[in-house]
Amino acid sequence: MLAQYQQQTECLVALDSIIFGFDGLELKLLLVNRGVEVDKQTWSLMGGWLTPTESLAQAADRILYELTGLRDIYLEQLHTFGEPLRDPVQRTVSVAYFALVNVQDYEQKISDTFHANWFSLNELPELLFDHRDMVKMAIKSLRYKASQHPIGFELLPQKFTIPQLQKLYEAIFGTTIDKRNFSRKILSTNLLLKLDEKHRGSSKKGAFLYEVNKEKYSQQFNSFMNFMAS
Amino acid sequence: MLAQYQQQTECLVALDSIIFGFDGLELKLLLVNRGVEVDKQTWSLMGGWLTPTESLAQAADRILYELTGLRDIYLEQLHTFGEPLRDPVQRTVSVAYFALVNVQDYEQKISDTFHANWFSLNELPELLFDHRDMVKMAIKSLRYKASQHPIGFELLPQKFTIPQLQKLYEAIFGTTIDKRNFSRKILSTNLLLKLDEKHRGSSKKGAFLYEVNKEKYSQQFNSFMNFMAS
DNA sequence: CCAAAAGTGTTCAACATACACCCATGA
DNA sequence: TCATGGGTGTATGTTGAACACTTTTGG
Repeated sequence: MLAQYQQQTECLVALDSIIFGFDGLELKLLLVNRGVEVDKQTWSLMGGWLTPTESLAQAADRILYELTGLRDIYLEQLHTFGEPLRDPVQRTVSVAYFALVNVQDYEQKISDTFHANWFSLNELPELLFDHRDMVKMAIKSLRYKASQHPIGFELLPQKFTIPQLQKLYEAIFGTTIDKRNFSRKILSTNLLLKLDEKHRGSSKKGAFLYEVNKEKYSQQFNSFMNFMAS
Repeated sequence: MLAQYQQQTECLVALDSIIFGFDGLELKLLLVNRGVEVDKQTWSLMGGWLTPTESLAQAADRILYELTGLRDIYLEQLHTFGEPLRDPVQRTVSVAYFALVNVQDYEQKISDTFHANWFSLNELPELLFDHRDMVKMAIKSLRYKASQHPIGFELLPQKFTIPQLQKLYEAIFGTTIDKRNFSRKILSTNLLLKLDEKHRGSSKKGAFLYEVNKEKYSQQFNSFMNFMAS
């Protein structure tokens, strides 16, 4: 070990993932109650420690999988939090990631197998450490991104209706949107494929179902979400 | 120390700052040759280690000051890099920050006192570790931000002309811009105060000097750069 | 008087917004 | 038949892009 390195203080590196979901009405946040020594009462983001051989993204993926069984979720790096006292037990730097998932796809699995639960954004319990700051930042980032690009199909079932998609956007922004303008704008992207089926249940008339044009979408999604990578 | 913490591997946390400058023609990058043991030949971003009592942003500020004498520069967090082998000597996670400064304000001081130098973005030397990836990402982020907001007055002298500002934007994007559209757009922000002086030297006619409307600008700048904070 | 850079206005297309009516159906 | 949510079109203002000529002045 070289001298310059030896003198340095090491510290723990954690990863915390903010997982957003949508149940058709509200934006939800996935939290775990791990009953760890630190604080048995408060809930926590999907967090864990970096191990010696994995990258940050790999660690975030692994931790999310261990805590919830969720796999192959696209996690995006949000921000790194490093206030000296953010973790009162030991100096820890935490790299926060965030992702969008479809609540329906995972609800059962998560609640049955793990101590994880979906919480409405308006009714969050007390959160560990600075996790509330992380959530705040993630919401801002989500809104910002959603305002610029058609992000957010991940939050819906594979087949969904335009009114459902509109409700999602309204939940993200906490506003109402004119349905004529919304459908025109979203359809003008040509990212949606209209199906022949209708979804009944939310109305008597029923609403046409759509699917995402996967190739086009992932192209655009990547070029936006990763505008800094590559 | 609690059991859950004890088992965890610690690792070094570094900070690396990407400092952009502009000399009137080209975008420049500030690099140091610290002649450290790791590699005496290659140049490096403004990097150093996190110490136990400081936050990430404080550490980035301190390191920049120690290496260049620059103070009170607004550093924005860019991304955290943590590939297991990015630093071959020891596992290190690096939090990258970036900033814009005006080359003229600092050129002397930096070169005289420190082993730091400005490099044209097109003629970068070999860089330490994954610093080139960091620079690439910072450029993308800079372009993205500049495309959305009037960022970048930091890169110019306090008094500057519209043509100078245009050259800066052209350097950031590597394109040419129509001067009529450019001046209309930039003036429509009402962020510039026209002075009665003219700057001669770049032309016989001379171009009017402008100043930034500081209050308005810092308002807008903060609400954009920190769209995730607060 | 001429070369070189500064400064300025108009037109057109694309896009965002505001707004109101008919449709299909289950109860 | 009626209440509920689904679906569509038009008019208006705003914004970004393309484009060319006149002004100033040092040499």
